[in-house]
Amino acid sequence: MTNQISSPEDRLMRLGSDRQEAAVRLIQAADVVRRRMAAVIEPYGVTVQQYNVLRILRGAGDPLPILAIAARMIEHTPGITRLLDRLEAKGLVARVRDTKDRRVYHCSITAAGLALLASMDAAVDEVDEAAVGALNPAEVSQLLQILKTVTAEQTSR
Amino acid sequence: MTNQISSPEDRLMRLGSDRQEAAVRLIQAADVVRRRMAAVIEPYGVTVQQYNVLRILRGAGDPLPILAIAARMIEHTPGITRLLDRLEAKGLVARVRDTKDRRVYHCSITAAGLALLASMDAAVDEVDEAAVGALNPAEVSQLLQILKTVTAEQTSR
DNA sequence: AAGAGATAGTTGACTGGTCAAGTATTGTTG
DNA sequence: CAACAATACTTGACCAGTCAACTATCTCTT
Repeated sequence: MTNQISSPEDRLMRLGSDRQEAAVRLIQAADVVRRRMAAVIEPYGVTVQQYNVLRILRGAGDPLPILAIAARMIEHTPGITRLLDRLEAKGLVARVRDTKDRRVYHCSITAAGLALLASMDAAVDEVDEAAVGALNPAEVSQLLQILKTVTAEQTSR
Repeated sequence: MTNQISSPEDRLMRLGSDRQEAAVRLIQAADVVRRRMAAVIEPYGVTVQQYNVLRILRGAGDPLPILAIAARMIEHTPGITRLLDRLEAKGLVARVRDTKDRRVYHCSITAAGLALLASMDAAVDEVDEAAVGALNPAEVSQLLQILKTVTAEQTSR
């Protein structure tokens, strides 16, 4: 092993203030969590984003316009189109044109999609918990409050 | 188990425990921060990931083997190759084959790369700070500590 | 009713992340 | 020294995020 990586998790470049370090580490930590989720979700044949769309559709109960789905995701519109293309190809969602406003397509989760989600629920809930499992309840609520502040600032600024 | 979506700004799908919510919000907050950084960095003609590589190379001082760069990123190897391809095409980095071990390529930042970074430094430092700017110093240090815990758990588990 | 503008969604082109499989080179062992 | 394993990357194929430009449809004004 000829690599000169000394401290395991400190492979960060130079860091300025604590705030700068916090910003970088926030992104790193999120990537770690994301990967853990992917490891659980992808064996079921859907990606994390595809899974999120299915969850949104199940949660909504009713079919949703395409852009309403995009609005519930962090993502921008063009990505949703192709995401739904793939989900539709797998038979997990269906798109139907609105009869009144023919610009609108309503998207709904199919029975196959619901069945898939049902089969995943336990494993996914577990990994969500485990993702921040090293934190005690007080830390979890601190984290939640801090993240809300960060996200709120972004939209207001 | 309550699936209540009560707070106004949260249009998240059903959330189970606080831990599950924290995991989801962590990823959301990181995406918000990432986008803010992209908005500052990309006008300079490089992506956030490309910028990170340049920072790593500048920080290292010496040329680094390709895989040493990958190890400092959150990313896996195959991505690095193409990332460096693009940076090399822009003349911001250079790859040189090691004379002793001909499997190894050393990658270094060029003068143009250093100049680009220098022109970006102030703006980037500023956005890093602003990314979590809504937090007071106590919250920043709480966040840092919590994120370290989260990340540490991931690697150990 | 005709045209201007807004809205819903798609398409194209590029960057990036990921896996699996490939090539080139070196080190090791029988 | 020949075969085999390990190392350092590269390549191919797929999914996703993002921007700008496009089509189709609707609404509003005149």
